[in-house]
Amino acid sequence: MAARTSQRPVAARSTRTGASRPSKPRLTARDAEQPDTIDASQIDFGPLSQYLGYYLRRLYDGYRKHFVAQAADLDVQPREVGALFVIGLNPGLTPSQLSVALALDGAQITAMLNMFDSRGLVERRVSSVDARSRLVYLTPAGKRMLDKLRKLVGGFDRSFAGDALTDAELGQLIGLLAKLHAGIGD
Amino acid sequence: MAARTSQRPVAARSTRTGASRPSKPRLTARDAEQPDTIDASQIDFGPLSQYLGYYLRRLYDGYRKHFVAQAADLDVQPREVGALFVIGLNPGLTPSQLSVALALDGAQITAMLNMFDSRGLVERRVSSVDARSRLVYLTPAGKRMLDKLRKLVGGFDRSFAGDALTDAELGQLIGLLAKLHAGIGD
DNA sequence: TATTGTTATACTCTATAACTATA
DNA sequence: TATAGTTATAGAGTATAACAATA
Repeated sequence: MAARTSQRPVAARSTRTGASRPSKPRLTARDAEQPDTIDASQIDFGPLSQYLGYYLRRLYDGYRKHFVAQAADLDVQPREVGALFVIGLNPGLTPSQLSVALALDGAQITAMLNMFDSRGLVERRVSSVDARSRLVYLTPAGKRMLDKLRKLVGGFDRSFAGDALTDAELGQLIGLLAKLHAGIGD
Repeated sequence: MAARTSQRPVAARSTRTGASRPSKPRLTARDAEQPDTIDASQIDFGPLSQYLGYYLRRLYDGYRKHFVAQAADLDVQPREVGALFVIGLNPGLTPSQLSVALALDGAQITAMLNMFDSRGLVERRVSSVDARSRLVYLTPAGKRMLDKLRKLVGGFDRSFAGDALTDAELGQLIGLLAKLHAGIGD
């Protein structure tokens, strides 16, 4: 029942994993009608190649991989770099301030701080003015880590962009991204 | 044992979740020495505000949320849009070609196709020239979905950018991102 | 033996709700 | 009662290895 028009209730797709029992591929004998060979290098992306989101996803993905590969010996993820910079530059800030600054929710901040803590990179002290608050500081080891990251990350954009963009273009790109970031609520 | 210099073996961090038992926050009485109040609006981001990766992460994150909010009734994730566009524009391509085109590995492609299949959006036929291959097509329902997405996505970048960027700047940004994407291996 | 597609598994990331301790 | 931080859990995203069918 329910002809295969767009009748399907939209809320019916509760869980997206699992992707229950795909219907068996048809064993049609009439395959000869289609090109059957599409050169992977000449795939039509249509309007996709005009969309901001498409490039943001692809490029962030590539950037992350590039970063993780180069920072393998430090065992640090990209977003953790941001966290260590912010903590280092703003000693004594609270987890909730970190949460706002990095646009990560409290639970994620706690998990990240626990991980930093277990590695001896940060320290949390209880605030003297509000015992609910914690003040976050880099330990000496955390400062050394931040120094290493500063060096690593210094020429990173340049090496990621390779010869795809000139210095001027890269600067222009970062400027536009910064302007967009600043101009939207995020 | 093992003074807290950088002696810690780097490979020791096998699992990153769990973040085993954080050391209890110190109950120091000398908290009065620090500012203790950092206005969340005046956090120092230092060089972070110069890094490509920082903006790519923040902006892609915002873009994804914006998209999911607006496309809630279609129940589609951003990357699934790309997949449906590519399948629609290249009927009869194989999962491995899709994998190259979208930079997702085979397992992810299969999972996505299973999900599309269970929703009646795509169909997989076995190739007549190589029985290992599958040829992927949009069903009529898949084509209707693609039409809806085309409409939704048409003005999407513009609405995401809001008044943060002019049309010219947005075009310039997409141009630079496309150039960067094309110029690196990704 | 190599390749296509698939399944299984695990780790990371993200989001939500519930709990604690303080206020 | 409200807030800061934490814990627990589950859903998505990503990566890897192993497997079946076919070449």
